[in-house]
Amino acid sequence: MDLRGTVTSVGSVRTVGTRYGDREVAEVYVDGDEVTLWGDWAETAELVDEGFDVAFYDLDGDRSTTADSQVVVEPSYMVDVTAVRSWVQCPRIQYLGKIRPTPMEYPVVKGTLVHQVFEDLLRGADVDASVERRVRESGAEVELSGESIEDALKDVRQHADAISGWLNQDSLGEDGWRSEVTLVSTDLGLKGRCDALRRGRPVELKTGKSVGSDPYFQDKIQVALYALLLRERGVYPETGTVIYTKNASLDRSEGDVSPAKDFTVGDGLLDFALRKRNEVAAYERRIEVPTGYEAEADCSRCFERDPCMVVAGRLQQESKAGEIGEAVENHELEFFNESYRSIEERRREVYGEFAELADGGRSSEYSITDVEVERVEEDGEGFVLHCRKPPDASKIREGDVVLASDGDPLRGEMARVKQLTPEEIVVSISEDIRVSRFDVYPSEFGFSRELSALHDFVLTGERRRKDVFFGEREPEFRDVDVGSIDGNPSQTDAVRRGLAADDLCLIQGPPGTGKTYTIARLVAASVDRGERVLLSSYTNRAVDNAVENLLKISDANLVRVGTEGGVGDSVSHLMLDGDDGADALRDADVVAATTSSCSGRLMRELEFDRVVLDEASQLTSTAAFAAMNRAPRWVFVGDQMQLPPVAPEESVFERLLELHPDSAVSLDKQYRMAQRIQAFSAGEFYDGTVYPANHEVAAKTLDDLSNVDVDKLEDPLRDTVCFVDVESSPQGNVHMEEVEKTAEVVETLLDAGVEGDDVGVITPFRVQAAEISERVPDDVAVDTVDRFQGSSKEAIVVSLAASGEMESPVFEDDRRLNVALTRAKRKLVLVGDVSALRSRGLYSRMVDWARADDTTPE
DNA sequence: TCTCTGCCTAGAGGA
Repeated sequence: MDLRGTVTSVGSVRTVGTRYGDREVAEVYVDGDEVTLWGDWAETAELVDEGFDVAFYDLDGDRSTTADSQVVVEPSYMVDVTAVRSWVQCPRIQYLGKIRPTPMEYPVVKGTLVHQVFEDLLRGADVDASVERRVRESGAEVELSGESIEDALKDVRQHADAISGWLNQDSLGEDGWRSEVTLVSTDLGLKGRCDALRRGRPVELKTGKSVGSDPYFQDKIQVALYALLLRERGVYPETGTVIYTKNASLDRSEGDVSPAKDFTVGDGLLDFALRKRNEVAAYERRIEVPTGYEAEADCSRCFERDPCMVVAGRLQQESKAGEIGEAVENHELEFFNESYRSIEERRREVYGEFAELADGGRSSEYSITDVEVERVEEDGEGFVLHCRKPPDASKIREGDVVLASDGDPLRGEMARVKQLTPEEIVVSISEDIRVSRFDVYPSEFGFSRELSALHDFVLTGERRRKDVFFGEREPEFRDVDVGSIDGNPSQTDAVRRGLAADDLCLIQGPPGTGKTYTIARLVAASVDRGERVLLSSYTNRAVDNAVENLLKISDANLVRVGTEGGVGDSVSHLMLDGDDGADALRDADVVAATTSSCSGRLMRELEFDRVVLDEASQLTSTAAFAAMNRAPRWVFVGDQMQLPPVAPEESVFERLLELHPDSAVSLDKQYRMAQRIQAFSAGEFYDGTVYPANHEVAAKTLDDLSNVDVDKLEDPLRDTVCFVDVESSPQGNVHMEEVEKTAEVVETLLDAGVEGDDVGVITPFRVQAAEISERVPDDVAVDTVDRFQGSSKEAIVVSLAASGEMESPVFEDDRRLNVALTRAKRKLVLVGDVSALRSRGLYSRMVDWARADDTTPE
């Protein structure tokens, strides 16, 4: 029988004599029921506490473990296979691997390249061509890791020859192989990506050497865990293989130097590996830091000994290896621990999404279903599937990594979305499998990046930067001369202060005040003075936008770092290509990248004089550290009256604004909205300190656009700002009456001659946006408020989707309304249910404001 | 019943 529940009490482990000899035994109570754990499973009692979630598989009728039983601690925690691998070496290595960034060292870069070549070879690629292509593609990384391209080519070639020589002897040839298989089990709380499967048996590739007849123990554990995951799919591999590609270059006298080492994956090994997984899960549940005493690790021979001792010393941790160096300040330690905790808690939340995936009952926002593959193309990298699909309201966007499956997402393959329209989805995928649905793959990528940036900032960051961040030191400014910006003293001031800042400057830019132009002027002026600038932001869209605007006024030498899917077409020619080495990065005046990219291996090798960070009011401190670590001078651009970070934390912009209000400048002239449109926002959110830049801006109307005939608009749509009342009876977050009304308003505007491209529809809920989008022409942009932040349109229709007492948390943050009301240049139409909107003061005042010109009776 | 973007998820070195 199987059992899963919450531990209510735990007995102690003891030894009893049985007819099989002495055995360990312990009792655990789960939701009040006694479960008896025998043998090695008895250790579980020492891992768990009251409140832990535990699953038992194949117990006997008395709820005792048998030879076939498995016990899983905290199955909802999705432990990664590689985490267990390093835990087996030493629990501290697992912890260090989590908080420290991947070093830019040649062996690591080489390991990546050899894996890529291995994958190419399994697809039948030519060795020479694959080595050449992969090494050249990563030219900058190779050079930054301290190796020349020529030597790397030779080296990778040797490893590739070892693989292909061995593959050529393989009876299966290229058949019977699958590469890069994603394996996930929510029953075991385990996930991982296996390098390859050879007729259902796991194969792991290592670029090192192993002269014994057996693979290293941690490698066997890694492969055993893949075998365990395969069993969950009904595949029962009897053996596993580790390939050590460096063995090919060894002397035969050293022992067994064949590259591939097979070994048996028996029940004992699998159970052991699962218990190790449980140890990791128990530690993660408590958010504890291991000391190294948990395992019989021998510190004297450990190559991670120095970093282990340094981290322990800096963070005042106990470590088996000992501690060296000076501890960080107490407030820094506190900040580190708090941030670590917060990141780990958010990671757990993401794991909850795996459980929903397994249920298959996942809400539609996480998946696209009823997909039909229409066409399959083969390209050098794998396959491209062109699929028809019904319209959807999912979170899935172009560039995302998704699980493609024929029904059960947990048995899916990773695919990348190349194109997405309401009717079609095009993905690239390594295997041509049957596909009927796509699911969001819950990614914890960002968390490891935040942890490593946090580590760098607090543990290895410079004193002065830290003191400014923690409010221990006042930012300093020097005198600089800059040319003035015509008719805009506040922009001129922002550029001057930004350039004068030796530590920090905060530029607050309310909607439409020319943040992007100010950034361009500042970066250009900074480059003119011989500085090297990092231009960064949270989203790719904002980075691209900043780059485009900079290039309009400057001929600075700029490199855009990012991924193919992320960087927009308009600036993709600024990315490095295969012919560029590290010098292209070292010589650039400006490097532009997302904050996430800034903690990548490549960016971590670069230093700058100044970082200009856009969207800083949407970034948490830990997310911003990646960019802040790259330069001693920080210029943050944002607006604390617009949307905050999604994570429930204060933004880095707000934090520093509170600590250093004297380092802030505000932009006050807005170029976007007609006077009538900006008035409410200016009064409610900016104390009336924002003005139209000039008379033309203030007097903007829809009439000014060619082809528009305002006589075709009837009251109340004639007014620049107007309100349309609709009674609402929502189903979920879909307010259907409002959907219809909004579509009607859009149609009226289009009939009056407004171009579709000049109209935008925004609404708080994604599902509401999806419904509206189906009822308006394709060139009308429909999106959530959050996603519309940063852009604007001539005419905006807001579907407020309010009902009842407006209980939804989406209405709790008033800043969302500020964003919604400040996207329109010439016409703002609000659609909503008056009786609901009256339940909140701010919204009620908004209704009165919108109706001020309205002569029709309520 | 809320909002949501990043990223190629690779790893030598010892017994």
